[in-house]
Amino acid sequence: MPDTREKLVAAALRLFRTDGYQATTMRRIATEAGVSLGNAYYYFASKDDLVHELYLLVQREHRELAGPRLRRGASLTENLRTVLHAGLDVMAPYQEFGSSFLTVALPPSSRSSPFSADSAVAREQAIGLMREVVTLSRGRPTGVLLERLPTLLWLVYLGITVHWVTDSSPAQDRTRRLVDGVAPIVSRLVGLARLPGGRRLVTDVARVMDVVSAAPAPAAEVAR
Amino acid sequence: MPDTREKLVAAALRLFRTDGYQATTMRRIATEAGVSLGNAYYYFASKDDLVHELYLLVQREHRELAGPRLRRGASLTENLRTVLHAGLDVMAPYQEFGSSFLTVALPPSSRSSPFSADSAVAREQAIGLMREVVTLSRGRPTGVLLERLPTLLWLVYLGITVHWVTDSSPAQDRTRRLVDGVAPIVSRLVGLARLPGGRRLVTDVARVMDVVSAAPAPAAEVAR
DNA sequence: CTCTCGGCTTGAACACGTTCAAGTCGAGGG
DNA sequence: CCCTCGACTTGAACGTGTTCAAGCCGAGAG
Repeated sequence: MPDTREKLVAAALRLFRTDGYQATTMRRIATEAGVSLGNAYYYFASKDDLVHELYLLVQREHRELAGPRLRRGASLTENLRTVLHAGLDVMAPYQEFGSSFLTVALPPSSRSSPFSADSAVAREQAIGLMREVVTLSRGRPTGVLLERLPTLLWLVYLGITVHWVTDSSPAQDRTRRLVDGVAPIVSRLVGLARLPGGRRLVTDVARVMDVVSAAPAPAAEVAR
Repeated sequence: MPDTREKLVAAALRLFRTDGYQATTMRRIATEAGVSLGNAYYYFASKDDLVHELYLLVQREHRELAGPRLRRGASLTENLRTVLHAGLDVMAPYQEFGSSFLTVALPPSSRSSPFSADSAVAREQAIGLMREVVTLSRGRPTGVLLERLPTLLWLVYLGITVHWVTDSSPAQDRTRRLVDGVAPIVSRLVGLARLPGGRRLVTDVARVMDVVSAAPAPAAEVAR
């Protein structure tokens, strides 16, 4: 017999998938889990807290789907394309729901924010997947770029996700084509970094990234 | 004596600025405007519709603040830096509120979405501001890049905005430093485009941009 | 066995965004 | 003068996310 908490998560994820974010009310989640409304709030501080569970699930599925698809020795273009398309595959069931998804994931006060402390583990794993992309591909870069590229690719993935959320084209075709276009561009940029002018560029990018990823909100200064 | 609609907008913007998004209820907006709750919904379909007015105001103020600050013959780095900082200056009063801001602006169903048809005019004006940045700066690019660069800079601005929203550092210092770092990088990338290898890059980028900015959602297929 | 204690559970209650049937009121036609 | 029409206005009502005082109940102490 499952834990109350687990029953709630199961009910929430199922309803999110089938009915979307808005139509899934806390009352329905509680009912389907066989507990009272108030009880749901004993385990989850908010509805967004339940969305955080979905965030973790999607991330895990992304790794599981993309990992085996990567090819050692393939071009960076190809492996990056693979990873990004896998991400879209995993998120596809949540596209209708997805509009409200970033809504939930973006604010710094949100536990689901990709930059929040609560997401630190998930973020590390996502960047780890990108590190796989880099190290498996041929012509891997060296030095500082090798170290920074995984995080850069993760930022690209975030950008693609933002586009996906706002993409109203059928089956999100525009985002698919965006991925096909972006992958070779990123590759070419990495190639450009080898040139003498590129060296300087790389160090500048590295410096900026230090600024951005500096200590992401030490503790709980929860905005009201 | 002002129009009812104008009174509502004035009350909403004032409350948004002073109390933030959550604390500004439709009831308070209506009361402060001296009308009934239901009446507010005669002029605005939703609370987010009122936020759209704020979006337009911020955009207008951005142009008014940044325009005079631009210097003809300055480097692209300098003018881009100027424009981005001006954007942050204008948005500063709404940072606490800003978390819920993208929440409102991002979904494709939202009128405030930067990609929505309703924002087409505002978007054109924002890109126009970036065009000023490009044409005023020395060493302006040529050909396809001259044509695409304004939109690219606008996308950079959007990225900065996303970072700003999630930035919990005091006075959003991290985002300020991000701007200082990104401006020279963009400049250097534009310079790189002159090289033989860069030509190819530019055409690829142009192709991707065609995909992304293809007909942004013809009409009303409002997601429920 | 009885009594406490604390983790867990409950449903009523609150304020919110939004909807809607009903009302007001002034302009214009008969 | 009366009547109609339609733009505008109203407040009650609905379902929502969230809070909270109160209750349940099993384990352990006496």
